[in-house]
Amino acid sequence: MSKLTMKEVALHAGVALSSVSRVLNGHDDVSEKMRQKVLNTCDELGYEPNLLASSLRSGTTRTVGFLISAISNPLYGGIAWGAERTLDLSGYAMILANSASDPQRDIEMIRLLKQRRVDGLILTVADDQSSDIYNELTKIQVPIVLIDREVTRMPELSAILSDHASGMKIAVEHLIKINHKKIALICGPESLRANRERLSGLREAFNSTGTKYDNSLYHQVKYSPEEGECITNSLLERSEPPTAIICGGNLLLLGVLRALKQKNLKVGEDISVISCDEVPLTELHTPAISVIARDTSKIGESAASLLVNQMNAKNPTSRIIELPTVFHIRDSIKSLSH
Amino acid sequence: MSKLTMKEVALHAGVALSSVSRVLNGHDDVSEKMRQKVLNTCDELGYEPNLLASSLRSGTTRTVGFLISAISNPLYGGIAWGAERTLDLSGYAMILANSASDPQRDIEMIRLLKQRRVDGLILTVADDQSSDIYNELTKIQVPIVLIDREVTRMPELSAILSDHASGMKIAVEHLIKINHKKIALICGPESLRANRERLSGLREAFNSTGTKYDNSLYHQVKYSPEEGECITNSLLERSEPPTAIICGGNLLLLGVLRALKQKNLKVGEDISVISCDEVPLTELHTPAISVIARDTSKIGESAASLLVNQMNAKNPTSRIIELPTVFHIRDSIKSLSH
DNA sequence: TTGAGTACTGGAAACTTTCCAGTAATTTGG
DNA sequence: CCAAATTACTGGAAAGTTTCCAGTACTCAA
Repeated sequence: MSKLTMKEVALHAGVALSSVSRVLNGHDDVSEKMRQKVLNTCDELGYEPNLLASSLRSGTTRTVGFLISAISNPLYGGIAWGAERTLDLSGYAMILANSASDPQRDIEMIRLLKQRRVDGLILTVADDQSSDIYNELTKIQVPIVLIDREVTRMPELSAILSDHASGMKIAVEHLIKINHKKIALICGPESLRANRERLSGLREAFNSTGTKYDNSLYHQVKYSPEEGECITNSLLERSEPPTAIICGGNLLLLGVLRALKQKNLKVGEDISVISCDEVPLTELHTPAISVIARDTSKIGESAASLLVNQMNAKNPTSRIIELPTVFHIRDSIKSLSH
Repeated sequence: MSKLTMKEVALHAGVALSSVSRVLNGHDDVSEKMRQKVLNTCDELGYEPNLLASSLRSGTTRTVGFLISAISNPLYGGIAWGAERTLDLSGYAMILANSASDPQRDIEMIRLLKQRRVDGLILTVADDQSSDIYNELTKIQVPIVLIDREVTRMPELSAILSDHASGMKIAVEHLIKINHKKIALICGPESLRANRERLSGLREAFNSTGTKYDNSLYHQVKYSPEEGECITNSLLERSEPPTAIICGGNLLLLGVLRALKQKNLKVGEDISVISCDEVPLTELHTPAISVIARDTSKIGESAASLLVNQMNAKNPTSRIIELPTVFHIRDSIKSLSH
């Protein structure tokens, strides 16, 4: 470990600490002679600055907090990847915190990140309607970018959103066009924007085609394979089971597929299935699952670069960016005869 | 932002800074009176310690660097999850760095984490045979735990390993027992321990059953769906194509399945498939893919708790822990008639 | 020659931990 | 009972870097 400090460098070079600091930080009121002298001495001694001391004085850590609700979900993995890459290019490191979909842990983690003096936050909170989260966020002094969340009481927060509604509308319109009427929608909790948007996209599709949606086919459950399986079973036991199931997330999809497999229902023949978000499973399932997809690493990149902009700006202005979703039609959908 | 410092607290309480520090850090040579006085003043003023200043003085950041080769891979997501959870319980935060499977980036990232004064490192380097990595690691002063890697020139490094060889041996023995002879093995680069172990497991199985392995059926390629697809195609074009394919990783599996699907070969009927590492796809594929599995979050947990132990120990002694792999037989395997 | 202005440099404060030194109180030995 | 020694606690200072402020030396004009 180098016990070599700026003081030593200053001593060797015969100048003041402050001058060494100015040279190393590229301040402009430094004479060329001084610059050379200091740089040479640094090279000679092999000086490496102490980032901690630097952070303490400057108040910036060049670190960003990334709070995610489930890192093991490949969806978030892709987002984290995009964000990490972009942050790294701007010289920021990423502290990863995981709330495990627990709003209480969200708050704890935000506090922890604040304590660690991050320069900015990228958040995918577990519940964007919680007033506790709101209270916590108003206390934060650094730029924040939400991913696919909108804290309704803080509409001024920056965010990267996905246009779930459009993708859902197109998907449902397609189903309606090929004569599906009983379309089940299994979503995660409405305390998350994505699910509110998906429901409204579905409603829009029904409205635009002039048909009425049977609300008993819409269910919101917790994000988990088990809940997905359970609700699918109950849907299939109805006297008039749905002809198509749309599920709002890759964890739910696992449950839906398990339930269908167990009941020996063939996807794309006995029942149509659409899922949200591309994962390896969707494409390679037999038959391939239709999805309402989005570019996860792009989401991460956008969030990171928006945040970097705000951290560098004197007077950061918030922005909300909406990225598209795309509907991929695959063999999991079957046309119904009239 | 609190401009409230320990100095203020000391002033208000009428004691010295050092006494405040001692109370807050729970040192034992503090009188009960002093303790109460300081704690009351802290409560009263709402003092929150500056973690940066604390880190600067104490030299510990209560931060761990986690270097991973592909965060978007669900395998590593699970490991990261387990590690993050365990570290959090011990009061450590995790800085995530991603090398994107690039050995050069590995080195840069290790340097970056060192600069940020992490108290320990969990590493899944892209190439555990690289001498550059070796050079970098010998310079590190903090405890290191490798995940599924062994830097052969530093056998004293701690590591959490998976017993790939045993799982592979059992899987191959099973295939041989049901009369498979032409068993292809598609692995990632031999510069990673996992792949070396898998190959040796396969060899062991052939040796133990007294049969000879046709080495032309073993291929090492880069971890990617494309490479998996390409090599599968070339295997299928042989005059005597393999009756079973074992693939060493979930990315390769995507390519293998794509190639088979394209050639209209039915998994579990026309050809048997075994993969390494459980992902949603393996279980829900039709037919379900047999896997040599391991508990990813357990791996992360073990790595984290081993590292925490070493960071807390006065004289850390390195340990190597090997965790088991389990072979799950599913419908992707077909018995051959003699 | 003086004054103003410019261009640069030096010094000190900031925040917390830890070591060392110091002080008061208590115990021990004579 | 007094001196000495030990104990139990408290205060002060240094550590590493950035930034503000003050200072110095130089240039140029009046």
